[in-house]
Amino acid sequence: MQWQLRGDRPIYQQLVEILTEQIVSGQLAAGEKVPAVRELAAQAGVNPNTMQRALADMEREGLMHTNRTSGRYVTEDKEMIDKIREQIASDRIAEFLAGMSQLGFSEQEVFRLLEKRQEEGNQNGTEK
Amino acid sequence: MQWQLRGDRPIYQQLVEILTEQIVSGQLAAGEKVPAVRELAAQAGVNPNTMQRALADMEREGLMHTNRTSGRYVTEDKEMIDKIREQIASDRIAEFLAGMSQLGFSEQEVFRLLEKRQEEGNQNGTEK
DNA sequence: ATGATTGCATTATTATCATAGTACAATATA
DNA sequence: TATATTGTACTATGATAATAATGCAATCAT
Repeated sequence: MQWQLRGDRPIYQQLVEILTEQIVSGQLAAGEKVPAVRELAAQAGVNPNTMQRALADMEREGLMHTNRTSGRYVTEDKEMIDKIREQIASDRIAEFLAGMSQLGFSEQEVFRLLEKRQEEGNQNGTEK
Repeated sequence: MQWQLRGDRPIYQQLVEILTEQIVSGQLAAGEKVPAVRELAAQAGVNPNTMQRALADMEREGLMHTNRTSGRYVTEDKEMIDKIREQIASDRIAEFLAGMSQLGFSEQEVFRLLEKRQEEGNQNGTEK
């Protein structure tokens, strides 16, 4: 897992974001067992309390549930997972375009920039 | 001016972002006088200290300079302003695509989503 | 039954952020 | 000259975040 954390936003929020992406992209499959809090915290290099807070947030969202001492599991509601995926994507697109608009780029200009990216062979750090 | 602030990120950072967008999009023109710290703080509904910090950050970037007690002015280096604009745009595009990739959308899929947006008449809250 | 693992709660400490309030030096402006 | 405005510095306070360090109840495996 990546666990690439920044210092400009609350860590627990970033953890929620990363874990949600893992679930929504299927890298953490529906119904799958989630590693223990302490384990995840160690992987991410954060305090267990911080990871615990992130996981608690995700349970409130319905993305996970916990069977007391047997551990924590990703929800099995694939429909919900996909709905959240679409929602996040939609939000990000809107936010991205709004931000570009603030910079003075029209939607058409943004579209053309991406079009250009398409034509050229674009290597960013986005493999697989 | 907009001054739409969120609670999930340091306010002074958001102020830098908003003011930079203002300059870069020409709404705060090169060489133009910037309102006083207290004035800007009142407009944005934040503490003068917070606004002061944001403005100090922007001077460090070279986007503004201050003539002691006569006030603060936007840089006149239009070339620099445009370079920063392009840089921010480039960063945002890369960040956006990387984020969408994490959600499981390929660049082509993202491109098609935007294409779809282009075809349909799209009203978001993004007017000029 | 015993020990290990699980989620979870608790307390304390440190750092950052935002605010409030005050003050001062330099300089336009009247 | 007197006044107001400018940027800037300073101290203090409260809230939030992140960490550290324990501890406990429930349950699973042995």
